[in-house]
Amino acid sequence: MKQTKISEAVVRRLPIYLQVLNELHNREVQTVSSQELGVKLDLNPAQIRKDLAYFGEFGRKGIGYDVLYLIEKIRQILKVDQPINVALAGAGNLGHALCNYNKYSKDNMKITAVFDAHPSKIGISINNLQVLPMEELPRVIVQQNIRIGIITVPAFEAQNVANQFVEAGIEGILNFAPAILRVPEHIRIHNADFTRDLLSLAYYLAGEGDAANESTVD
Amino acid sequence: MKQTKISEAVVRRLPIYLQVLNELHNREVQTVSSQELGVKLDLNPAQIRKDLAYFGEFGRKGIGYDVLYLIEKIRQILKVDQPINVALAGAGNLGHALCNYNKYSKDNMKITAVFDAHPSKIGISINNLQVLPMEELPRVIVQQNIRIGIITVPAFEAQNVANQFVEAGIEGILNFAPAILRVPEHIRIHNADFTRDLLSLAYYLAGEGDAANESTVD
DNA sequence: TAGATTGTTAATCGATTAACAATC
DNA sequence: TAGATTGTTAATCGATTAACAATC
Repeated sequence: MKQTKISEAVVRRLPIYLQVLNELHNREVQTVSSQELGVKLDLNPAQIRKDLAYFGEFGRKGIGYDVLYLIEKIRQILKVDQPINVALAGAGNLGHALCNYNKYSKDNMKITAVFDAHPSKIGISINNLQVLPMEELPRVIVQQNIRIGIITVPAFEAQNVANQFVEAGIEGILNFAPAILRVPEHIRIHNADFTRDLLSLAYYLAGEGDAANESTVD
Repeated sequence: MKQTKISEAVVRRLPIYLQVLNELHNREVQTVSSQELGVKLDLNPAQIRKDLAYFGEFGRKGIGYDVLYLIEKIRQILKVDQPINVALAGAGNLGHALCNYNKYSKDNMKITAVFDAHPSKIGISINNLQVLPMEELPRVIVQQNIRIGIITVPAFEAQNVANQFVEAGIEGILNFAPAILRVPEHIRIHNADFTRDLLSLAYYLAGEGDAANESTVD
């Protein structure tokens, strides 16, 4: 038994592997080497092999990895080989957008409930899902065995919604609001606040004094 | 002159610091210590001090950091103290959502042009911005001195749009499409594909065999 | 067999943290 | 002055990469 704690960096690469593998599968590629994956992803092949090796022996020496088999295995590792119900709070444009991904999603994660606090939103239908009032949240989370919550409400309401998710027994939160949320230790929280990506992107713009030497230190 | 190459990890923390500092400033807090920031962000205070020290001496021994001054400094480092024009390709729900952030944005990054390939989208108005056809992209990028492009088109069109952005002279891309994009080395690309966050979140769910020991190795 | 490629160990590299002199 | 907190060096920890025996 390999009880080694898997690092976050490794886990965050798994979905990327899955993405390339799916592309390869769509192009009916049967087999792929860590070398080839490395080229596609700009990653060191040794790193890819090591990442996968944390979870088992999925390749064949001299041959490479069977694409479909590896897809299956990574889906198992990520636990998306089983249905995972997801709730979404905040039926704005962003909420709408995320619900649409449902249609194209090839894995078993599905948004199965949408909540909003605003009376104007309640009852409208997004992708066959009726928007429910926040009061229904605790009941529906339990009833549908929802384990992940997505937050797409404005920043000032985000902490409040997070609390309600936690209270209702959710295990993980994907937060799109530009706010720093406090949750109990056992709750996993991933931030998807795009303003962060955008700001860090700006850093790398060439300036009069570009990123490398824009320091004010002399 | 500190020519040390700043690591990506450091740069990605800067927007987070900025976020807390803005919150503190809104609450009229004048001064903050690395200790306090560390508690708020679950980061080691030494790390925060070291991150900031890469760029200069912004604090005062025995006192801490002046909130407003540090905000200014980080904005300078990230180059968001000057206006940065951003283009967005893909006027779907996600594109709409991102345009709305414009209104609340406190920094100088602004989406100033929106493009879409679909005739049904062209000409409609989002937040006072008329959606333009893709053909206009090269001209408008140059004319408005746009340096960053956001991609919110479907995955299968994403590479094509990226190529057009690069061709038009853009320096950085924020990609929301669940696709792996190839761009020249000098172009910076940040992926904001939320399906990745969601999949890696699933890994941490407690299973029958939870994340720590779900390995198939024996 | 010869060539390719895995899984894994060891070496390297880089990032985080502890510790503390300087100083407000 | 005494207490607090920075900026920075040194120590630690962890992640990436190189190298190679095993083997298809």
